[in-house]
Amino acid sequence: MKPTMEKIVSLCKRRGFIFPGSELYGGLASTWDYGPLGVELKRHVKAAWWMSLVYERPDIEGLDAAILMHPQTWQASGHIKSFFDLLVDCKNCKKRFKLEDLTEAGAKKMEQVKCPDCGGSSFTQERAFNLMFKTFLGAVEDSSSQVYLRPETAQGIFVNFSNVLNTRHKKLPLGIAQIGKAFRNEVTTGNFTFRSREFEQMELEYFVHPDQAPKWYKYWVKERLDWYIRLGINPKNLRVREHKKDELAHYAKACSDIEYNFPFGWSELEGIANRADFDLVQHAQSSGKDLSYFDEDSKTKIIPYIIEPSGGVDRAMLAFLIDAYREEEVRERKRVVLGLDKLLAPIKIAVLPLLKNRLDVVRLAQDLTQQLREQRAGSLGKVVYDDTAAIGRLYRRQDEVGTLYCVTVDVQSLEDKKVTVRHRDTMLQERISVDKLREYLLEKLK
RNA sequence: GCGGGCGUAGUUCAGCGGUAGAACGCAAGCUUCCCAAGCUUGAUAUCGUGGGUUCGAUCCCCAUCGCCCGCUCCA
Repeated sequence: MKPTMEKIVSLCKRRGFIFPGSELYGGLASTWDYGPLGVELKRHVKAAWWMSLVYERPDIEGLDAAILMHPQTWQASGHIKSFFDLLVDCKNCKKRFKLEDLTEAGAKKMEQVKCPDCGGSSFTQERAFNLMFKTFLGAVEDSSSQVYLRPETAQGIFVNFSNVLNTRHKKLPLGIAQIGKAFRNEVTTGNFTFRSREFEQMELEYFVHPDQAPKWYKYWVKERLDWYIRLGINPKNLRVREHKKDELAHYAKACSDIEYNFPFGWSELEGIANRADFDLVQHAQSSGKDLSYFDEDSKTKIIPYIIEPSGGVDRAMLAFLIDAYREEEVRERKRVVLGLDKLLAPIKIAVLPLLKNRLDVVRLAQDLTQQLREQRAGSLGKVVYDDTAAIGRLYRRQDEVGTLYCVTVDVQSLEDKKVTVRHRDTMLQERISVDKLREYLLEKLK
């Protein structure tokens, strides 16, 4: 059963996953701050992505390009054109239209245009909508140094294609992966972190021989879908939706969205696009540099095609959160559990004393916590300690944030140097020797 | 940006033209060897912000900011 967004938002605030941005000053529209647990979860999402692409494969390299790019980039990419629109609203039915769509469709002059939706003829004054954030390079606000915050991370990869090809891989197919922030002045934001103006993307640009583009396109759609499933999303809540011709972005030849069944409906997590040679051709023309690749098999120069799986980090994290949320009945009481995958859980280990009024037990638990923290190799992540409530409540708290293992120290532990390890999902317990605890946990978390 | 709804403790909400309460949560203590146990005590809200009306505003009016739902756009 799916939780409501309200429950998720509330849990995020209450437990330190996500806070409203600039809350102290009344908030700043659709900005969100990731709290102590949120930042762990988000880092784990990114790490899982990076691991599955950059570390586990021979054909993909990583990159971290600058957010600020040469203004010509956006001219070449088509963003200056496609991210800038003059929009008008129909005063009758309140629908919004691009000015160019209305004037193309009918009369030359605005006075003669009828609303395609309701037939009304009264429109608001046109307004300029620029989806790209402008800023200035250098302290002097002069238009000659105006730059944009990147609206997508992809362009940083395209302009570095030759650099990576020359310094690392020399053969196609070559993938370049990047995780980073992007900024868009969206007309409408909302649904919690689902759509905001500052967001983080995980983008892979996969450069292939043009003949093989359709094959790789299909491959990546399936591969990316599997990734979400491997990390615990219920396949029933995932679907692939192929874009129709008329909804394709200006750069795409084909595009499929991986959608998740959010509480607010099916919405996009990630798009896999066949960008063809659009980007490299554009940048080659714009820069005057040769961005072709010499294909040894055919002994000819080709412009590689690009298959682009582009995912939203914030969206993926939100989907993982929602999909992991469940409420259970345990002894006629409610138990909230975040059943996050072990790769994703923000906290993997919590150490708890069974009794907080036994100083010797408390001390042993604290010492054990610190020991685990200092044994860095094969990281257990952030190990937390809590002794501020009765054991039942401590377990519930950890369940609610998805902590995988609770290590409980009791009076017996003082004697036999063994502790109880309790698993989040099964609630089953095992007695483990303190000496073997770290190995035991690392084995479990593998 | 437009239309509609809404902003009251950490959370979810109640309330009233005479400056606020509940539940859960949180904190301290006692108790309890293992799943939100019990008892005691306690803290926390300039009622989103700024103006106006009024003898007096959390409540009425205006503006603004923010959230949610549509239009639109997309990772």
